[in-house]
Amino acid sequence: MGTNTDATATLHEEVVARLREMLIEGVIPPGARIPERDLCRLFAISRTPLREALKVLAAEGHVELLRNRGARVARLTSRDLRELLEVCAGLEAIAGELACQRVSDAALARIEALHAEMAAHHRSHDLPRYYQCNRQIHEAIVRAAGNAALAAMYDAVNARIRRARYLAPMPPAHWDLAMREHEGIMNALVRRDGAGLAHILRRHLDNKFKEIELAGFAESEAAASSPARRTEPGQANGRRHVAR
Amino acid sequence: MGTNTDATATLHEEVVARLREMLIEGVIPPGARIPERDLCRLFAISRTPLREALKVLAAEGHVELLRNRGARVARLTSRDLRELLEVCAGLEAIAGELACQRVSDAALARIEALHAEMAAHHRSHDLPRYYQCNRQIHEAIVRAAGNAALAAMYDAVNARIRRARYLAPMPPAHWDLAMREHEGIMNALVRRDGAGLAHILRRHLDNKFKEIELAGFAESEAAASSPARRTEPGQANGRRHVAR
DNA sequence: GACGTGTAATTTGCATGCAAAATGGACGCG
DNA sequence: CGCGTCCATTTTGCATGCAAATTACACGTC
Repeated sequence: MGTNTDATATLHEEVVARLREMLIEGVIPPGARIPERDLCRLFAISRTPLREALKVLAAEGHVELLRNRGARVARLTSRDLRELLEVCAGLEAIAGELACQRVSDAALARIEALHAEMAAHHRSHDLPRYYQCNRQIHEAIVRAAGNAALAAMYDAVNARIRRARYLAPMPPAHWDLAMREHEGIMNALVRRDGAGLAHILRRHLDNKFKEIELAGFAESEAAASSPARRTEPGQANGRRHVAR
Repeated sequence: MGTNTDATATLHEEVVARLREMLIEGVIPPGARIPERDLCRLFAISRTPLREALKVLAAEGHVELLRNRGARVARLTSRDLRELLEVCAGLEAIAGELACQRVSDAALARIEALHAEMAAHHRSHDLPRYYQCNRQIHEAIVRAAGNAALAAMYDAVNARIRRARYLAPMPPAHWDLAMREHEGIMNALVRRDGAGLAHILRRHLDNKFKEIELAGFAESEAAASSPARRTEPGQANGRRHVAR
């Protein structure tokens, strides 16, 4: 995302990368307050580069900055998830359209191979590996569009919804449907049917949202942000702050 | 973009807003180096909040940060323009699709009014006012999609291409075509033809790119970033740095 | 004059210090 | 017991200072 090609990063860049990974992976629970002091200790740096890193992560939507009240890990509400999946659908749709014009034979062959592998994981009911191939396919299509800005935005959006999208359990019926949709995706791509591919991708993601919604994914507590607290779902412990 | 509702901003927020506006409007020439010192004087603040602001603007793509070498105003290359217009097309397409499902009667009426006004400006060959309506229409469609994340990303992408998109001269033939496309856009929206609207919007922006390209818009100097310098196109003077 | 070299001045990256705002209780009142 | 107030503590926002990296430039060589 930066414009630097160098390998050795500055402190704030390092922290942006590491903290972003932690936030994406959910190491720090969504909604948790993250006092600068704690993060300074965690990364062993002073507040100056840390604050710079937080500003960047806030711009990316990973944390929320509350004036004079510090940062907290952004929560993915049901509404956020819908909105981001809709954005994702728009990006994948245009990517598919462009990919049909620009995909190289090598890239197409790789996508076909990934698709075959994914189908195998579907048949053997290996959801984690299925998701891994699935994600690689979607990302490969976006890369095949030959548009760096599009790819960067796609990655940024997906980072926010990654766990919801690629960790959610899928009932067999949905899984079968998703697999059939992917057959259609491959078909359209091979036939270079941009409009068709865009259409399928949009519907594919629409179904994905409905499925996650039905599975009851939600990082948000009660609508009000009052201190009334419940146990954090999907969280090993109820800590509110990063370990110090 | 921030999560704060308050009116009084902190220094770095204030600077982000003001500097962003300057960058979008091209007050500081693209490609210009912007030493922190100068900006500190300009805004009468210390380097700490200024640097935080620069990090945010870099994340938004308005400036480039060069490790140990400060910031410079991002330049919009022809490739950047193509990529961002393609992203924009994807976002507008999905927005159109969603808007067809969700647009309120009031919002639709406003868009129709804007369209009528724009058509009048087209007839009277008033390009600035035409562009003003044009932009409001596109933004209104995006707003009508009922998706805040989509709207925010749309605004961010458009900020980077605003001058190219809404200041470029248009030969009559292109202008007439654009106007006809807008008739189609209105038509599809009124008929709630999401797929059709998405299709027209994508083609509309594709044509827009071709048109700007033909007009020879480019903020980039010679491909190499060597110190060989020419006069900065579209710039009142050849300054390399912000006024001090 | 073109071009490399060494050094001074500038600029960046980061740590630290201080004032203002927010937080957390202790206390008093209804 | 619930609830508002006041004050000590913590936390944030910003300015400043210092070391490292970069830049500018004078000088010497070809």
